[in-house]
Amino acid sequence: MPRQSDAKDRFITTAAGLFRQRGYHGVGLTEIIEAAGAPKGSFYHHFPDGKEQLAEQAIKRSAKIVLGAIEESFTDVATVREGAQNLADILAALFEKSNWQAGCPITSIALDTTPGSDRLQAATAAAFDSWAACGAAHAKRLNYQGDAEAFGRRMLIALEGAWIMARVQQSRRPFDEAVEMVMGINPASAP
Amino acid sequence: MPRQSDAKDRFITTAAGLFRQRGYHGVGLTEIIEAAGAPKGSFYHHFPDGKEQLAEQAIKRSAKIVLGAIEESFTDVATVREGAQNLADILAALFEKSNWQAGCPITSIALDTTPGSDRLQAATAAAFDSWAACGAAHAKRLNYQGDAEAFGRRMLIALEGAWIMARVQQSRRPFDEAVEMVMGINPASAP
Amino acid sequence: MPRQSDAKDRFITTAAGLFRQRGYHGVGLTEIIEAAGAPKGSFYHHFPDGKEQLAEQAIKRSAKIVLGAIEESFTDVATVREGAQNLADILAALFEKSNWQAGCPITSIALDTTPGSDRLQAATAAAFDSWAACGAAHAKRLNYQGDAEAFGRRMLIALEGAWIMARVQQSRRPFDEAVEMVMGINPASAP
Amino acid sequence: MPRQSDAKDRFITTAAGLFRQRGYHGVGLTEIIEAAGAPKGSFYHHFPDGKEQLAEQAIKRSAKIVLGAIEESFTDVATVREGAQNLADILAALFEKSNWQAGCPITSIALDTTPGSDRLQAATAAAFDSWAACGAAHAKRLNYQGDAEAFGRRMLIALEGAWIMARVQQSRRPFDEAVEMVMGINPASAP
DNA sequence: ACTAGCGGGACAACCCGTTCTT
DNA sequence: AAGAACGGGTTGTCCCGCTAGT
Repeated sequence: MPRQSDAKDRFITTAAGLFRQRGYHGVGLTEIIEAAGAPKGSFYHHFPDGKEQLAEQAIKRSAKIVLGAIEESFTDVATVREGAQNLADILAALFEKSNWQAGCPITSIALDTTPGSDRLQAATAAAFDSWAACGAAHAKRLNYQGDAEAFGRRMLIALEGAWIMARVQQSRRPFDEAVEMVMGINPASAP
Repeated sequence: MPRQSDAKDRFITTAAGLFRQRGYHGVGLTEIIEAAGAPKGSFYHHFPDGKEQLAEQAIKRSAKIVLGAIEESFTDVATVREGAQNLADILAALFEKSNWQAGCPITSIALDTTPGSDRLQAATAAAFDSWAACGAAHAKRLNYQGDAEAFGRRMLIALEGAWIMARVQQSRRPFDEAVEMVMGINPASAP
Repeated sequence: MPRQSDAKDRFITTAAGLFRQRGYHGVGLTEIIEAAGAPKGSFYHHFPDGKEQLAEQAIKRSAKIVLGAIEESFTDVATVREGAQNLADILAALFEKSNWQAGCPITSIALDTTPGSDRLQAATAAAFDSWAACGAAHAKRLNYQGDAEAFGRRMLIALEGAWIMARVQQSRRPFDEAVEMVMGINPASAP
Repeated sequence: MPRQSDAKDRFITTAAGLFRQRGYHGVGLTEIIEAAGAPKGSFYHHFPDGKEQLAEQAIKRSAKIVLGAIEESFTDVATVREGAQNLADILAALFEKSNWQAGCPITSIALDTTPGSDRLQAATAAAFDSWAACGAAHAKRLNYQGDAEAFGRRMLIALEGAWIMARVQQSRRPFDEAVEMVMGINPASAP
């Protein structure tokens, strides 16, 4: 099995962690390489397209992790609200544990590079899409009364907004308000 | 009359415009100074504390402008929904006109610098607070059925989320979905 | 009496104190102006030729002060050795009190600017000459057995060397060794 | 074979030459890099600690060269005076050939940075110590009548003083006067 | 005469992401 | 895989004019 090298993996993980704290331009390759404990010369062996490629991989990696959190949140729940609340709890807890430094791993890269890098914009869009679709699928499964796709998109909007406000206010309240907002919609009356 | 010098003003405006496109670390002072058409030596006369001070001013400037948009949106309206929709329209139109480059002028700085710079975090928090408070005041004035303060915060969360999604998807739909979400709440049933 | 302005005076004194610690190029005008507590706009009024002119004045001021110390050292003494020892004591005490920061006020400027600035080189040379001449005059007055002029020059060489070594070693011993060396010469046998 | 790269070597040599002329703060990295004919980007590869580290290396390099001159001066001589005179001749000749620009390579850095940089102060002190010790060793070997250590220190003081006076006066006479002074001591009568 | 504000451009030290060479 | 090297970039400070006003 073509398992990818440890070094490359560490690059991606480290980069994802740093980008989410200070943005794409706020973190230098040198810092990433040092933090990853990898030899400098090997970086361009693993990532011939440089920093942008690394960020792309970091986005994909982060996207998968969050997707897993969504899946987990909506597993073994009876209602959509329960799932949304679970998700908010997971994200808020992680965020708080990082001292409000580790916000949305995608947004921090996106705001620095979208538009400007087609490659990163595509990765970003794909990540968001996958999250919304996952939310939508679970909503459908749980017989959400209304447009399940729209629900997925709304949840995404609300949680992204909450991620930002939570960072600035250093508080988890925005996450709870986001859930309230998403679930406050009366599906029957939605257009 | 203590009118602020043209050069200083141009610095702030230019910086605000560039930061919102590529983030705090994505824009160099050199570029800002050149775009402002000013010599470098005069920059540190106006901003002895450097880039951070400039960003702080840019945040305050942007905060005021958005605050004006909120006020405008909620003036001469009969319902809160009307105001929220007006605001979303204004932001979406501006965003689209900039080719989806000019997102939230605060967030793009905040994600690069919060936490890490107390000064910028404080400015960011103050900006967000002023927006939420303005929304809340108008909700109260328009006899919003429910917690007006919470409404202000929810609107903020939703619009910030929309600003991000709109950028990535290059579409104004997230703004409309945000309005739907904020107004979908049945105030009577809110906790 | 055309007494010179307080501000100009403070400029010179402050500059002399800073130059002797970190050299001519190691101290910026901004720092000098701030430390002098003088208005910034007034600097080029007092010193139209800029930093170089200020340094020239600082050299002259410092030269006069040291000259006074030499005079004082050789007043009311019976032997040349006594005078040289007095002088070494004064300089060493001052140096020590400054935490070995305030070395020879002339040398620190000279090594940064000689050759390169005719103006400062001339001021430096004049300062050293005046010190040597003063020592020579006193040697003559005290019936020094040998070339009084050469004695003045030797004392200068020895003390300058001591000033450097004392700074690096943070010790007053070089001054005592310098005196020993200067006085160790058997005047009768000197060429 | 762990030969040091040419570029790094040229950096050090060039820096040593420029520092001795205009002091540590009087020479910019840009100038050094250009004069060394080296690419700008490679500087911080060789000297990750920047200018200070470069200066430290320059001090060590210069210290070794002068140490070699001392050794050479005291080799194959019959008396201490002969050695001291040889050394003075070498230093004076070099100095004159440089148009009185290249004084003591250590002092010009020391006066700009001592105290203030522990690292450079340490390097400076070590350099001076090695010179004095070398002089002392040769004095002992040549059966100097008196304290050989003190002789080494006195010679150092005298030559440092001479280096300064020679620069300002653009004359080699101070070197000869320094030798006279050092050797004028009657060892038998020294304390 | 003196001071203050505001440029003004060159340069300071330092670090960027990338490529070369082996 | 990887250390060395590469230019162009970063923020920030240099010393110095210029224009007004007191």
